[in-house]
Amino acid sequence: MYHGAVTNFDVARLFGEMARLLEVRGESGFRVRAYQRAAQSIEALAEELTAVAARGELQKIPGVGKDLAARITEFLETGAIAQLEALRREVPPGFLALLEVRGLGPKTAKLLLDRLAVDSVDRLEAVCKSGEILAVAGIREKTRDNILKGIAIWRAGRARMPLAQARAIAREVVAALTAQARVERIEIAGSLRRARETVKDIDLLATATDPARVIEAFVSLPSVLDVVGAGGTKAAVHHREGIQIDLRVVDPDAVGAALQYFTGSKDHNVRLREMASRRQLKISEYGVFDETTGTRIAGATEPDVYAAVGLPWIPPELRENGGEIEAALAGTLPALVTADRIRGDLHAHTDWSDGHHPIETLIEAAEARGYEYIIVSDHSQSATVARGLSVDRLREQIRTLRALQPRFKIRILAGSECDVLADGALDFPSEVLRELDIVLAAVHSRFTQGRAEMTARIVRALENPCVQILVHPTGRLIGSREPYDVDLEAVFVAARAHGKAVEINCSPDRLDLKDSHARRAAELGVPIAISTDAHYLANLDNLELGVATARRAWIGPAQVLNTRPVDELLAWARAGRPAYPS
DNA sequence: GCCGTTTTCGGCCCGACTGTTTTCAGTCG
Repeated sequence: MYHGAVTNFDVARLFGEMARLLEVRGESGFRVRAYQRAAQSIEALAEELTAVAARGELQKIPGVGKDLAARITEFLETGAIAQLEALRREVPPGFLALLEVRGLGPKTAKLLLDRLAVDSVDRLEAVCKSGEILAVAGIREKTRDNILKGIAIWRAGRARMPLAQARAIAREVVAALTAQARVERIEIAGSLRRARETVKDIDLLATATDPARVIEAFVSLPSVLDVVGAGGTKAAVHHREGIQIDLRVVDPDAVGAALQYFTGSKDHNVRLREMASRRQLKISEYGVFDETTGTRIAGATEPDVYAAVGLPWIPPELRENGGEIEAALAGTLPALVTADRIRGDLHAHTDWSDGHHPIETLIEAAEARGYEYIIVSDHSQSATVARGLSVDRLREQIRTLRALQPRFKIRILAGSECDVLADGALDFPSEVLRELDIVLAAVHSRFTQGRAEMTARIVRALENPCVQILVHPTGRLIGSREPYDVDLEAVFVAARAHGKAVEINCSPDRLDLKDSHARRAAELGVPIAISTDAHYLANLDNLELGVATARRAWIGPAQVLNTRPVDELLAWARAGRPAYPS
């Protein structure tokens, strides 16, 4: 049987596979798109499919109609989809991996399967190298070389790049292009602008009087490994850090339309085009046009493009076809949190445990950022690898913090990132925890507990009156560790019931909670702490990643714990905690 | 396969680049 926590992901993946199989089979592209669209909308779903199914509301999911709802039900009940099993039998196992090779699409892959029995990437490479592939109609040397390149990239790494790394690369390239070419304006678009947690490639958009010169400068950058393609207005390259970068140069009159177009998401844009079409308008990357007269009515700015179809401007982080179009139509788009609303960091380490700076250095850095408060939250005694503090060391640290306070304007709060033990008990006794201003609860051990056990463990920690914030609630490490198996819905419900907050941890490899989970928590009324978990001073800059995640989760400033002034924060913390019995 | 301010049938987003072609299909975003 399947874990509830991964069911949405499983169904999305299986629908995606069905889409590819149908495409190889030569089915209607619209049918293929229907599966893809449903897959994406299920993956973005904040709630678990089992819960939606229990309410009989599967068909309320965008892109899910009668047939796909039946497939989901079938999967939930039996753990399999018969139609998918049948489709799989039509092609050799491993064949679908061919479609992951850039430059090779479903048509050619099927052709190669039929003609040369190409059923794997290895076999594909073999027929390319032997030259057999040249016997297939429509494939000459260039196509073969292109496929070989695609295979090399496929092998080099299929993983998507984390947001933080891609963002850094994009900013570097933008700076280099600005310095070297006469670029009027250059913008980051694509999934990077939408702040997805990982990205497949980097999309850049520039305006310039001499596009050819910008393209030339771009493909000549020292960080460029090789050029995928280059024309008069667009080029694509492989960056040495292992990601593709696409650049488009557009006319200044059309930069708004182009930015809108290349920011995506694809599904968001499809919705927009459909709306335009109903108004006898046509949207392309060149502008908004009257379908009958061909007159151009918008394009210079993004807000103009949205206005042309009767919508207010929609923040990029929301453009996932996750309800933002409906909200925009209804005038209920949320005012999203911004980094400048954050008044303090709620999670940071010092060299008392596994941080790398003395307390004073951390405090000075936080004060220099203009924060109103900073929590020092080192590890607790069980976290031996992180040199967790003993009860005595913790008390010594609290005394140290109190003694330091008069020297600083920033409010110094004493905290602890306290381990949640295997049974849900906390790693320090309550009488010690009560001496702290804020207590963070964290799971750092026994990740392999079963779903019921892990859920009960975390819920018990949330029931503890000494705890205020559950940090990195799923324990995942992007690209290296799966989240532990936990019923997050039950965790959020418990957090709300007991007046606790949950964290969006800003560490680039965590981003935990992730966007869809944070959206659900906030929807349930659970306050969200956006905190860096800084171990180095530079980590304080990771705040923007957490803010971006919160924005993707539709979160406004009022839902964020650390937009509150310090007195309000402390009053909230004390409210859930009964006074220490005498 | 989905979906509805013209619709329960007949639509479904749009364009650039590449390689292979004498006019276009495949792939990608």
